[in-house]
Amino acid sequence: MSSDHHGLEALRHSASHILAQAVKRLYPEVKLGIGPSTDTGFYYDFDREISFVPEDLEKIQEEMKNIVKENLPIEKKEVFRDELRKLLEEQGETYKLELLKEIPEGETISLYTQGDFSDMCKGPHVASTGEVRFFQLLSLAGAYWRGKETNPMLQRIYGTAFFDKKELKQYLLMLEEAKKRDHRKVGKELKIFTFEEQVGAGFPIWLPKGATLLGMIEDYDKKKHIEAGYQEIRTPHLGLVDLWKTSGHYYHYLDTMFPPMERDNQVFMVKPMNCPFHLTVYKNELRSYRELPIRYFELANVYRYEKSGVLHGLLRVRSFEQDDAHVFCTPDQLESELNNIREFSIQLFKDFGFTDLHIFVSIRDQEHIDAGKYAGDPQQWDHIEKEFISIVERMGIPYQIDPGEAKFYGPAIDIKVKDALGRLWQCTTIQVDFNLPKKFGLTYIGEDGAEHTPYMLHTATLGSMERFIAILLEQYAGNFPLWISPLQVRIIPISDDVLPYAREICTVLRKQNLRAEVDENNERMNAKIRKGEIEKIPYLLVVGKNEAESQTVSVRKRHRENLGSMSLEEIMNRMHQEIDEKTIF
RNA sequence: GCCCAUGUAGCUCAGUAGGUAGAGCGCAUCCUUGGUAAGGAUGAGGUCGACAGUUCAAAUCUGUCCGUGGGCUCCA
Repeated sequence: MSSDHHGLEALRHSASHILAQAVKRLYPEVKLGIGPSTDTGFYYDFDREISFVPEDLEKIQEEMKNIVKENLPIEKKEVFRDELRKLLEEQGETYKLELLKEIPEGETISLYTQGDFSDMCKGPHVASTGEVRFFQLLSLAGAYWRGKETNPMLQRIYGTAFFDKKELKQYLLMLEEAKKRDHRKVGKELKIFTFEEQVGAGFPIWLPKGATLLGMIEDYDKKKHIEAGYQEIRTPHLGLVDLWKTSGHYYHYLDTMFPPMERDNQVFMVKPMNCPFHLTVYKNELRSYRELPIRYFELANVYRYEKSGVLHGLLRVRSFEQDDAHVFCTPDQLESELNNIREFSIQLFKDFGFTDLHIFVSIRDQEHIDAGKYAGDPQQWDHIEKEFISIVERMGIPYQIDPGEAKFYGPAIDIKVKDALGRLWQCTTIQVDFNLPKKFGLTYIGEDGAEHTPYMLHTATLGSMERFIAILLEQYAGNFPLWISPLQVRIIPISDDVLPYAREICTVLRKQNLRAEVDENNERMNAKIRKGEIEKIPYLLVVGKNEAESQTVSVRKRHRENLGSMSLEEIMNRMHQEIDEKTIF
């Protein structure tokens, strides 16, 4: 038994066949879709009049266990097309027949059989059902047949399987842990953000704690951009519709833009992105090659009409803030600018505690070319893509190609960060654009005295603030590093007589730019400490008569760490150091 | 947008043979002034997501819409 990736794939693929077999045994009327393995497990799609319910999943899982116990050999057989067609017709497997039709003539067709069940399949599989010992069905969902919106909706059953019990258990534990630190849950508990039905789906509201957190991130992000040579600009939330027609967004993304507004014969739209505005800023003056690269930066709210079904906490919203930047440069500067941005991103994420970054290069693919997704001259595309990839090659870092993921105006580098649970989140995007500058008539005067069109780079480093905060919440489960904690320290007076002392300390801390407050509730100290821990406040300063007399504080660090008593100055120094060093704890 | 599930006090949730609602936390008031994860008592909060329909009677049944969740499709 091998536990390499390929082996795991076969194991999971076999698990999906066992799932289908179990479903067929229990519900013979069900028609089969497809059932592949995935990165994290497997699924199988079924067509059945009645919807599966969670209790069905238990029954199916039990039947799967039986099939495993029966230890049926999984046998591969090459079959003739006509023979298989006849069989599938008899069984009424219309979806399988559709697949069969698409297999080119002359290609061998294989059938995998295990006991009373056969499935047309390329494989590979494990040798017998008995090998699939550690599996778990996980969830039920709808899925379009062959992933096409216009096709019927099938019922998908998800599961996972591993070679060893420990790995399965670990995976299930990870899922549980992910649920526990779900940003929607933690964000509510810590009063970071909320959504209100009255306001509308997909419009996040930052509560005071969240606004503080957001503010810290914004300030830092802005400071770093300015250090890196960006100039901050500010642009309106609305613009004339022609702006979007010129950019082409109107034609590519009308469905995801909020509808136009008309007044006095003029049509306005709410911005779904900032690029056109930044292009106009560039155009505001005549540019020389000596000025380039020009780097504009804006913390800007944008609005996109995302379909109702895709909204998901802070990860997918209809109103969000981007740390959006655009770099205008000469073709010669492309490589160094790409490198700058990449390094900038790595640095910024490191400060927030993310060190494992993965690079993805998005280029065109035939399917999307045929669908007319990409704007501009195909030859220029070929040229840019080639250059783009060679630049990434020269960066000397591992990367993956994402075919079909290029933007309509050019190829892109996307940087994904890996979080504490090993999950990848897309954050930074760097997009090369050789289309919009032309469309907007951007030029610079070159060394030769002639007009040239600059390249444009679109980049968002943290991406969307909403999304980034969601990722931070999940990464730290709300236990933020001190420097971004909305509330950094709470003072806990033991009795009312020390309230004046507690307030005095609070004033000092606040004057030192520390986010502090006093818990003045009529509660026992124990209850206040419990509350402070639940709220995940980094530092609790307990003060009673002893502290008031000796002008000290008793310091308790988040997670039960009693650091004993120290002077106010001592704890402030300690906190300032942690803030400066962005310590993670 | 599509399939399925779901929506009861600020929060987490009970409440099935339809008969106008409960708990814990939180909140308020009072008592208590306490050394590192919950001191006690009393009390105020809900037209049971919205709107229609069935019924003598709807939180409970039906429909539509809205929100939320798991996915699919999508993500400039």
